[in-house]
Amino acid sequence: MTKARKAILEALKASVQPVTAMMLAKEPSLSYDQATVYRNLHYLEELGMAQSFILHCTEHGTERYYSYRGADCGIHHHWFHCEKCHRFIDLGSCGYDEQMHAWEKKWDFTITDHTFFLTGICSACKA
Amino acid sequence: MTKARKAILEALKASVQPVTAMMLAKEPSLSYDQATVYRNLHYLEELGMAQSFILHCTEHGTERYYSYRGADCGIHHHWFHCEKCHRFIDLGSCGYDEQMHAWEKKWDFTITDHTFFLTGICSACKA
DNA sequence: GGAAAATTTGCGAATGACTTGCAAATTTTT
DNA sequence: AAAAATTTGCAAGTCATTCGCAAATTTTCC
Ligand SMILES: [Mn+2]
Ligand SMILES: [Mn+2]
Ligand SMILES: [Zn+2]
Ligand SMILES: [Zn+2]
Repeated sequence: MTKARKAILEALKASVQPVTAMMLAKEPSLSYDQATVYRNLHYLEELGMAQSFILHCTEHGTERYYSYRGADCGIHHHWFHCEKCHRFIDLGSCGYDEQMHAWEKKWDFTITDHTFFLTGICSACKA
Repeated sequence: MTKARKAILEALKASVQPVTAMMLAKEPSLSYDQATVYRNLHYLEELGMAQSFILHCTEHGTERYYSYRGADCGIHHHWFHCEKCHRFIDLGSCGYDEQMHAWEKKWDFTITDHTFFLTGICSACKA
């Protein structure tokens, strides 16, 4: 595992919030080329150490957000995103296995992935 | 309501599957400028006559898909997308109001939107 | 350990969906 | 039907992400 790879993985692990490739690329403590960041995030996701989703927000446009998933290819999470302060709230581990199995049975398709997230205004920003 | 607007709305209504702005712009029977298509899709969504979601597929990249939502601002739907034949399967109207209300209560945030879709291989493509 | 092979990196240029400025055309208002 | 308001087409711009390629790093093999 290369130095860049390890550093990017550590940054992901350290972050409480999902982060974009750009955020990592601009992080002064990392300072790897954006192409390197993008390539390594792909790699880490393929490996199962990271998960991502694409989110569009008026202020920041359309970007892919990454979060850590552990060496044990840990739990798949879902998030709420505040459109005012742009923070994410972890909704906890995914609880849709049952529903998705039911759909697979009903339609006879095979689900390889699912995307779910919420957007709105967080408690702090309402006040 | 302008001619372009009406034509784009009709095209949306006529389509069984969610469509991208590009698909509509390239449709020979429409032949409106892409900027016009994009602008009108925004308009229709704001009006509540259309709904959209961003989906990434390896073959076609990242694009926003639109579907019709009725004059009565009809029901919000969710979809399964086949990564082989690129067809969508309508999973029916959204059944997450209850769960989302529970989350709103738990976290004290206000949900303004939610995104949910599945990707995988459809029945026909498995065979 | 050290040379050769395989992989990764940085840089700069390209891609592609989507947006925007502006003048002309259409639609709405009066 | 003229004036005011909105929308359209075109061309150029934006921005996240990707790609080609030569140099640098990491891994493999002896
Ligand atoms: Mn945001
Ligand atoms: Mn597809
Ligand atoms: Zn907030
Ligand atoms: Zn299929």
